[in-house]
Amino acid sequence: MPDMNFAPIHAAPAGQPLYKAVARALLGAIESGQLKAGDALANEGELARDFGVSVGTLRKAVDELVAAQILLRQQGRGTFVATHTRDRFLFQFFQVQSLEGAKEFPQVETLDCTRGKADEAEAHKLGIRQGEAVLRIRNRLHLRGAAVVYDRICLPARLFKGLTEKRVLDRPSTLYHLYQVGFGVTVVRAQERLRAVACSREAARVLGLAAGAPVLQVHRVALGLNGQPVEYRVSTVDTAHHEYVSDLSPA
Amino acid sequence: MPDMNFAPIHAAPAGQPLYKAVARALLGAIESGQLKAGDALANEGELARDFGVSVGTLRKAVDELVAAQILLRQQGRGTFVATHTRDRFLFQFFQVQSLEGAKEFPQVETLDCTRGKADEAEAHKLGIRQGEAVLRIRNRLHLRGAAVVYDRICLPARLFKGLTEKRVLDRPSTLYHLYQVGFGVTVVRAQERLRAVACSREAARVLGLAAGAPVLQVHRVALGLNGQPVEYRVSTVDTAHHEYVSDLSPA
DNA sequence: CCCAATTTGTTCGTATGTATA
DNA sequence: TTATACATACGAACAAATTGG
Repeated sequence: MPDMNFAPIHAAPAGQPLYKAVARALLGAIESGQLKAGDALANEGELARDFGVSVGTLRKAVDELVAAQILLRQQGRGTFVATHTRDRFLFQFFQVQSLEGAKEFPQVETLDCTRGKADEAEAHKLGIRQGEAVLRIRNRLHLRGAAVVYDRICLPARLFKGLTEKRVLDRPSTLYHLYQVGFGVTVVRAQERLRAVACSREAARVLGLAAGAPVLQVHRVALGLNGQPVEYRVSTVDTAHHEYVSDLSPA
Repeated sequence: MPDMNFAPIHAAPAGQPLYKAVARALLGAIESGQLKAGDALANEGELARDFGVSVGTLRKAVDELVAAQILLRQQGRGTFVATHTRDRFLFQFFQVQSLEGAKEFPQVETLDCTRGKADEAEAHKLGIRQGEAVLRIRNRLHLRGAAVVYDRICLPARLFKGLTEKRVLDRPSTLYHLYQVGFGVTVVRAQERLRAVACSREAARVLGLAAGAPVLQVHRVALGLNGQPVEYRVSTVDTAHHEYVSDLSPA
């Protein structure tokens, strides 16, 4: 654990509660890289002294980040910056299951990885200017050997300096894990918009379908810790034998 | 506010924290109808005395039910049993928006309401026996005058004794609001499974589409307070000019 | 296997701030 | 203005889980 020093928060309480200010300070340490994924935080008593708040207030701040899955607490061990493991992303961001409902991890085949300039749609979704440098990745996902999903992914190059095709192809785990450990970009949530469309010739070729067959098209904008868009992804899903699963829980 | 009496919880702490026991006691009062939607709870100090716990513990119990949208707290006013208003359901359970992203409330047209026996799929989804009595409702939803969604709804008759076609047709608000105020059935979450399919002749007729056009098919199981299925609904969505919106947030 | 140290989890009680009626 | 109710903050004590000796 890196021995960090947090400044006391006398807090300009501009209507803002103290525990929220503490939470933002912790978040800032993570965003700026002073705390990396997997790092342990100092214990609650020490953190409370550093910030100059009570243990209860410190706990309430940590509660918020735990609820957002940014921190992870384990009784008897400590508090850690969440690591985006294979399983974590499987459950949070991969919604496709077989009709029988079995959760399977997809086998990912990266087709290519190129550089380009953002078109109008990409710029709008990513909140950048049209023509800004972007990286594009195309994936084909297999479940039980069958090609089911075709992904076209677009990343703002500014956030991923030094990302090469080799690093994408050689990644040991998911893309989101690579974003986090390689570039400090942590995806915490995503907004998806779904439509049923007739399959394009390009997608039909990649998935081995007849052009015009009904397929599910998913437009995803993935958001980072600060709520900024970090990825725009268009997925085409063959739902002949699979489904997209959504849980409508209280916000 | 009904003057309720909660028994002190000496709690068989079978590993279970006190605040969870308090939360379940409150939930029980709601499920059993002692507390109805919209009712105010006694203030925190009084509730804490009734339960024989500290205010902090009582607050932590209420925190859980507030997070689940079962209770609603308002500073300076009190704590209330959540009412499923038009707006509440709009945001939690109606996911269809126009391509431009405008949130609109749909105009609902109820086509018919009949009685029958559960087929195999309905029985499985609702967790009841095949052949058990069910109610079926068919709706057509319009957005800006255009027919966009066709719903086939199936309810276990056991949970909705006394539900007549007239009550369905004359409901002042949403179906879920009718479930709650009329039958004490509160929908708190739902699980949906989505596929892109070729439009059936039946759905094509209702929505005014060409049979075979790609449409989004949504299978929803709505769950009550205790997690039991209370409704099974198959929606067919014309996504030519609309989208299904999903937010992937940390669980 | 047990013991002790460490760390988070739960519970208590109190005081003060803020929104509402 | 006053009273009420929830929101925030403090500090203390004990319980439960983990780790290492």
